Amino acid sequence: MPELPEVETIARALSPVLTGRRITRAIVLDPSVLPDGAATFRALVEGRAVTAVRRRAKLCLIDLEGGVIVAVHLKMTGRLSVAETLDPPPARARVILALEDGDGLVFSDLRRFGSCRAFAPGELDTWDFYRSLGPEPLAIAAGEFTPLFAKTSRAIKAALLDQRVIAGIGNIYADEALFRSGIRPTAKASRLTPERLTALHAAVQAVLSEALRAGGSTIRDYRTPEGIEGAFQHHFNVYGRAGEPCPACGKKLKSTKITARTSTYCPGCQKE
DNA sequence: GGGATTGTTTAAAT
DNA sequence: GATTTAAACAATCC
Repeated sequence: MPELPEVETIARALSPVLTGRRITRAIVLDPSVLPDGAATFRALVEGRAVTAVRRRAKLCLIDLEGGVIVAVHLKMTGRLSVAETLDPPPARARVILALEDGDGLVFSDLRRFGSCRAFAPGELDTWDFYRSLGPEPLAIAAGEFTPLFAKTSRAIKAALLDQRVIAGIGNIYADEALFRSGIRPTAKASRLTPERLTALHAAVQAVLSEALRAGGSTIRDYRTPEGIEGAFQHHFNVYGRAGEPCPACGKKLKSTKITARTSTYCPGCQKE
């Protein structure tokens, strides 16, 4: 369930490993993760060297020479890793970018919800989904954050999860940030005072930074490219803890559904 | 074996 | 028409 901290951890780990190395060919083991088709993908990536690896929202972006960009979305169970032996291919590998020295960048995905797309120079910005992404939560000041929620009647939790409003936040960090700022996930976004939204901004940045320092959160599938688990799951206050006592006040944590997402909160600490 | 799990797209409703 | 919600989807685990 990689969200911003997990994808950022992956991109930071891959960048020094991949930058400067050339992709000799793309081995497509399962074309279903290539929505534009295997032939298109192959034609764009083969023969090009990696110039950078970075993150935008929950996408891992691999820049190739000549301006080609590979965008990987890991969705629930996708992983990126570098393998030294490609024969046999690693388990659940879907696409392998073979590098000139024999290593391979492996995109594996147990449930196959994830996808890889390659974009010709300049075309990433023509992708509707990419263009619709909201600002990066760690890059904006409180003054830019609060207006995002000023004129929407939706629950604040739904707005936080909407990638067009703000990018990179998923269920874990939305619940944790709302707990830290004392806001009930069902609270109507537009009714929150600027003070409470400022507190939410601080909580979002704090929880994302702390998770980043911990290498992300591993619920089940997430691993860094080195294959190690994140550690931030040990610091959850509310996520996945319904029925347990609130770490702050001891009241029993409750959960409810907001836009088909489980939201866990403390009925004592978090107010509408 | 039904429900839970994810983020995104698309359809429907308000 | 715009905003918001619901359903669908991918596949697997418990």
